[in-house]
Amino acid sequence: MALYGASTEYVLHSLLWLVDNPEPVSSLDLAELQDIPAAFVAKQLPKLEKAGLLIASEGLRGGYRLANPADEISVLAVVDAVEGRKSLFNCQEIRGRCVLFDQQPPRWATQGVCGIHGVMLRAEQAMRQELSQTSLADLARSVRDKAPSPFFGEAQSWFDGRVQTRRTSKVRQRKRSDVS
Amino acid sequence: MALYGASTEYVLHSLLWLVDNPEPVSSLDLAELQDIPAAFVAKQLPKLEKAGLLIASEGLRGGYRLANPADEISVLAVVDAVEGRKSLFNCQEIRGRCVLFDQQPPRWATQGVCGIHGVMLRAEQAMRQELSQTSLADLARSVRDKAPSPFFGEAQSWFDGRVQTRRTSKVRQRKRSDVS
DNA sequence: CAAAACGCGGACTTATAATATCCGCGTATG
DNA sequence: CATACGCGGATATTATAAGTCCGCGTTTTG
Repeated sequence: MALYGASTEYVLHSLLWLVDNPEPVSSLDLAELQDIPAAFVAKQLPKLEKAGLLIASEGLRGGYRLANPADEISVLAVVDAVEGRKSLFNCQEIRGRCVLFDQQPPRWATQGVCGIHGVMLRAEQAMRQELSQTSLADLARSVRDKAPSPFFGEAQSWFDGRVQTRRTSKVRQRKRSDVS
Repeated sequence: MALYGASTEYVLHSLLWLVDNPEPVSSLDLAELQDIPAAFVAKQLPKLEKAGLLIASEGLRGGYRLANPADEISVLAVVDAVEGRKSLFNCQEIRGRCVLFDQQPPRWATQGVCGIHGVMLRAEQAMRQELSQTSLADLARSVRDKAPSPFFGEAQSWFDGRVQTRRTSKVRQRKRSDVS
């Protein structure tokens, strides 16, 4: 239905919380703060680490932080890391199937890029060009310009209090305590 | 996997055969000529008629022809007619879900267009701009410049002979003759 | 006028991808 | 050594795309 789906949306929103935040933030914190599916987000972030956009710290108090300054991370880089460089169009080389060629399409018919594929490639290029011109810093700025000052303090407090409140969260695993 | 799928590809290739062809061509002819699924193509073309890009003639010897000169039909118009104005991205308004808002996001958080949605909209606009700049005539020209002259005659002959050869085609319906 | 060849559109099936969850492992912290 | 992480494989659940089938009305043609 759309080229870029919920994975990308979740990830982009999550990354905005990491801008200018030197402390690692866990995927669970990011998910619960934004009320998005935790297990799903946790599955997306390793892709960003492999792409070199995030740095992960393991173990207790671990989490993610940006690998580079936010103004050096383009939306295009994020999208490609999450969705895997999706193309606008998959050419199936219909031009060579014409029955007049009888299974043996001549060279003139299949050489170069298919005209239909060509216009799609140009459109894709225009799209990627636009995505490459916006950075996480740009996005974060547009959000912060709207928010009132007290909000950032509240957000910081929420992160600080996480280690305690997680204990009472709805998402709880039962190691070997589930027996009546 | 891609924003535009096989429907669009089949349709665009089919339309190229209608450029400068005043005689109506049936969907079955278009499908068999290009070796693409006939029932599927037959399902796409009515969309183009409703969009005003094609004119259909019913009954025996019926078929489709372009409603306008090929240089007035953009690839964008075709794609929108077939796929229904797909967007690059579906914003789910994640920004309003932040738990700090406690179910009641303040106005500053949800007013205007979401920054992430915004960059996607700009990219989509750039893509559509590019698709709108290419017409069916442009595509047809790039194909014809490659093909040798005799090819067009062969194609014309194939269409002319269709009414007879269809009789022996593999795709044959059995009205009430299927009894052992 | 009846058969044939069309377009039309709904119902249906299948294939594939997107979304989401679960579980066990290794690792760092305190 | 218990806890809270990241990691990754396996699995379930939808949703969408791709493809098929069938019955109806329309138009030509013999």
